Amino acid sequence: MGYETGDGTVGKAIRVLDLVASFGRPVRFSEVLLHSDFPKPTLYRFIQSLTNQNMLSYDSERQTYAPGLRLLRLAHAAWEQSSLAPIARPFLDNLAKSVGEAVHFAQIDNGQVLFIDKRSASAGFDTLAQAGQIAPAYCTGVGKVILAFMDDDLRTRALQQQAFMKYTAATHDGADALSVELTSIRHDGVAYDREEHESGIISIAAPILIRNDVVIGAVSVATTTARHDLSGLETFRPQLLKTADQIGAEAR
Amino acid sequence: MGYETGDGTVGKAIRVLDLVASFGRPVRFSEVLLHSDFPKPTLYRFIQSLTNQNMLSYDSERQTYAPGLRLLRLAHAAWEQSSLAPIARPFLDNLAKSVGEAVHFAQIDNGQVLFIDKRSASAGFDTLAQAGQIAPAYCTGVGKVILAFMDDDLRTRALQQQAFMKYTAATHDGADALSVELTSIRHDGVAYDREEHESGIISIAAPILIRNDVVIGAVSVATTTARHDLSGLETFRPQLLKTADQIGAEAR
DNA sequence: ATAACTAGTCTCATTATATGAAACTTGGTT
DNA sequence: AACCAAGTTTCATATAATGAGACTAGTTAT
Repeated sequence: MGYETGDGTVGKAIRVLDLVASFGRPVRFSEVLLHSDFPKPTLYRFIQSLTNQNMLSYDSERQTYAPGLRLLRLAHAAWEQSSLAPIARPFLDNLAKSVGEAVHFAQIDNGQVLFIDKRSASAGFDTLAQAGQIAPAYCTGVGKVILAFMDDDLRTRALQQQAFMKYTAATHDGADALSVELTSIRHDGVAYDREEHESGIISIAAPILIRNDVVIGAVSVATTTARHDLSGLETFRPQLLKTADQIGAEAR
Repeated sequence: MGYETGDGTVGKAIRVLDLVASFGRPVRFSEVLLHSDFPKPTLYRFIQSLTNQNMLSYDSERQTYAPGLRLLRLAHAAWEQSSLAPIARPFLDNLAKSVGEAVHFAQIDNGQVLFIDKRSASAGFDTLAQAGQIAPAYCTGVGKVILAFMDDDLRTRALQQQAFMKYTAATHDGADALSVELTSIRHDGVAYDREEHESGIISIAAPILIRNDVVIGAVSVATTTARHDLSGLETFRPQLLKTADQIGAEAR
């Protein structure tokens, strides 16, 4: 869902880039062709241009394409110039140090949760959310809390983008059940992830609000069921809310 | 230097993207226009398309453009699918733990050092704030060691891309002096950064080689002059070389 | 060995789309 | 109110993207 609108040649090229990236592994030309609407020579030329520009990298031995290193450089710039990430960083450091659990910071991009920064728990279980990683909005703490505090029509649009795939037994399986929870999140001020995305992983998330109560992101403290239960997360609430407030106050 | 070759509309759009990123801060349309060869409406449409695609983000309040969040997602994919980064990760973890100093892992992109992964002396994990950073090749440990072990004509081309700006008193100020050092690095097997890029920062770097002695990247241990001197770095040599070997052995 | 098939690359007439000079709108400043 | 600069739109033109099809190289089957 999302970007498939026009934007001419530029949009098409970016669509190709996204397509290659979406495989999650290096792919051959023919595989990409199979999954794209473009005729063979057209796709071929796009891939050529993108490869020349290092937006894609080509493994000549295996004849496969993968997203290129140039993207790392550009993403670094995006992170540094983002209005939020650099501001949030020191506050996340503090929060992570004081709670001793994983801390995630995310924004919404195209209806999905995009993790902008994270701190892992001291030694730690394998941490899945690196910067740049995406996750569904409807079954993560950060996602739900952002949805809850969103502007009504923005939320309606975002909800339509959700696929409501059932990751675990606890995952919401429709917009209705989710809507009910969003209302209570709005009242409560925080959202919980009750193993809805991955079993064994729970989190408590707070919105980052700027003036007029516009939500621009979310912070969460995540842990495993082995270390804490849901009521245990409750103890992180004050520090979490304080961190979210601090970030919101400094933003803009 | 680098990508200014054709590639039609796609190449032009990416050039615009790079241009915006290169400012290092959000910029207004007119500023970009000033620094680009494109006529006003052409640039305008490129920026529009890129913004629609979230490759650029637009701050409507300040009327400024910055690299967009979509790049984070793409870069995440690039990192994961890169042939080296995921392989190197556990070895870098080990090295960092055993030396207790900062560990850097870099590849060459377009004549510059591109940091793919880092471990800092104290804190835990890595964000794109660090990965994706670039530095000159001629005055960093990783850069010099990659140059030294490069194929002759590749090196010649890479050397032409160097600007030889003098960052500190120790920075090489020309290709000749550098070439001499590259020869000795090739014999020695490791390169030293003697505060050539940043005063107070020194490092020892080893090449990552795959069969046929093709260099595909470099690892370094970096520290400050307050903690160690150059001969102190020497103690890290065995572990550093072992790490580089291990990564090279697993690559491809 | 030869044929049959596939993936990848190249060609070229056609068409669509990018282009950019100029005109216009908007918002701020004198 | 007049001016100026920044940003946006228009439209005829030229350029560049397009894609059917042909070609090549590499692989498997006969």
